[in-house]
Amino acid sequence: MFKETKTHEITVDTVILTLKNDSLQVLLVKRENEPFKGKWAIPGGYVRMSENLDDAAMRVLKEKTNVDNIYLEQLYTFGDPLRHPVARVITCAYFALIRAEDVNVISDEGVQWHSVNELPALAFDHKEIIQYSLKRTRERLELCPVAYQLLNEKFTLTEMQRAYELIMGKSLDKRNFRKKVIQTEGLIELNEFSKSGSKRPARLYTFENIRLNSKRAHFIKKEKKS
Amino acid sequence: MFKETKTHEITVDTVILTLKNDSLQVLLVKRENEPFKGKWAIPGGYVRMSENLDDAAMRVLKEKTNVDNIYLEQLYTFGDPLRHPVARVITCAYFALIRAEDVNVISDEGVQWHSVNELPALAFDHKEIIQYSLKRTRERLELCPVAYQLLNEKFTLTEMQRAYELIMGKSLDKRNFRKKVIQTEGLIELNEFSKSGSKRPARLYTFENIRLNSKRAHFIKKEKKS
DNA sequence: AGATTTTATGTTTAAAGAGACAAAAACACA
DNA sequence: TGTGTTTTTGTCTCTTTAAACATAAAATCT
Repeated sequence: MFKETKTHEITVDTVILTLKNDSLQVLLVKRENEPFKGKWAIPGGYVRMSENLDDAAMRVLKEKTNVDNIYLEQLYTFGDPLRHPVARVITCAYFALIRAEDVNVISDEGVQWHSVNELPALAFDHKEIIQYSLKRTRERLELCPVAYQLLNEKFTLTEMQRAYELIMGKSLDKRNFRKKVIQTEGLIELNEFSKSGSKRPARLYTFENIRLNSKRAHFIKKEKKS
Repeated sequence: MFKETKTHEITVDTVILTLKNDSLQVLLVKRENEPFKGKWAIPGGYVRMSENLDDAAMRVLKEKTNVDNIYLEQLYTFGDPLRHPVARVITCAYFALIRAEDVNVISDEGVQWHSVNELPALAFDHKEIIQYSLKRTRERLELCPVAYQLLNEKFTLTEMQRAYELIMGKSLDKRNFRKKVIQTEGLIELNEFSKSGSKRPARLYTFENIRLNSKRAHFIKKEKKS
């Protein structure tokens, strides 16, 4: 079926997750070429000879969607010989959580956010890749407050709780959630309040370094009581 | 420096860890070809066009060391353009914990166990790969009793504790360790005792399914109290 | 028999974590 | 001013976890 002498091709694919319209959404591009022309896919492309995998992931994401300067983390490498119908293409998948407002998605019919609960038909094994990224995100969320990557610079605790609920897929007790999250290292209580326009205004919070795009922002740990 | 048109090569490399001589050891092969001829390396080789990455990892391990039929887990993909001095080779690293007695390492000067605390000069970025596998192993150990993969079919709790201590790099309280480990789901107390030949014999334990080579044997969870 | 070594075993204390639960304050709007 | 909606806050209970710690039993060796 395959010539054993032919060399493989290697791509990177990126799962970009955000919160939008009260749902967890993933950034997809419509394929313009065969195979799977017209189907949706996560942004990806070939790795160049002189760039490392992290850089390649960042570059293809920028090229396809104009999304730049975010922290991408390696997810898993998918190498089933049949995952690509034409060639032998191994892909190294990356993922990131971002604030939808932070990125300028190319205004284009071919680049759109889709709810992870209502995915269209996807090219290749991209559905599997997205599912795996969700699993990883949930595992992360149990360890540290990665949700802040999805929130605005200033956010209310209700917004943060909603982010957790959307990712974990279950509702949480308001008082217990706040009790826990308030202990998080780096969380800062502001003297500002949401101007919601209606109802009681909510206090705003922020994170230290929320603007840093820190390479390891993922790994904020809970404070150890001294 | 690189021709952008040339295709990448992709390999798999495997970190095989075991307990031997009261230390955590990794299986290395001496390279017979350039680059790094004569240096030690973790077993690896090229991925064939018709095999998936998991199969490729298993095959190269078998070819180089005669080690067969163990559960390899994908670790990370290393793709720095300079990691290979001659070509652009991206490698997908795998790792496994095994019982040294379970495998027939080819009796050969070129295939040897080395303590992870006293590694010789290693080819490529293999030192980094091994370090990363140790980090991952420790993270695993905090979640579930992966150490049983390193022990004989029947083992004493003292042996198991020693395994934990070697992996975590710290000593543990005997009573507290036993208290915790006895609650592990799948641990079976046998009516057999070690014939150590000296001192008081120790009770032997085993795990359900310890012989299964289960693909997900890693993920035994602690029993939930009902 | 006595010395030595290894196995085996339980309690207490403190700290942290999970889960359940209700009432008052701030604002918008009519 | 009154109604409605959202934010805000604390306590109690129960469970789990961590850490510290000492003595008796089973075997070997001399």
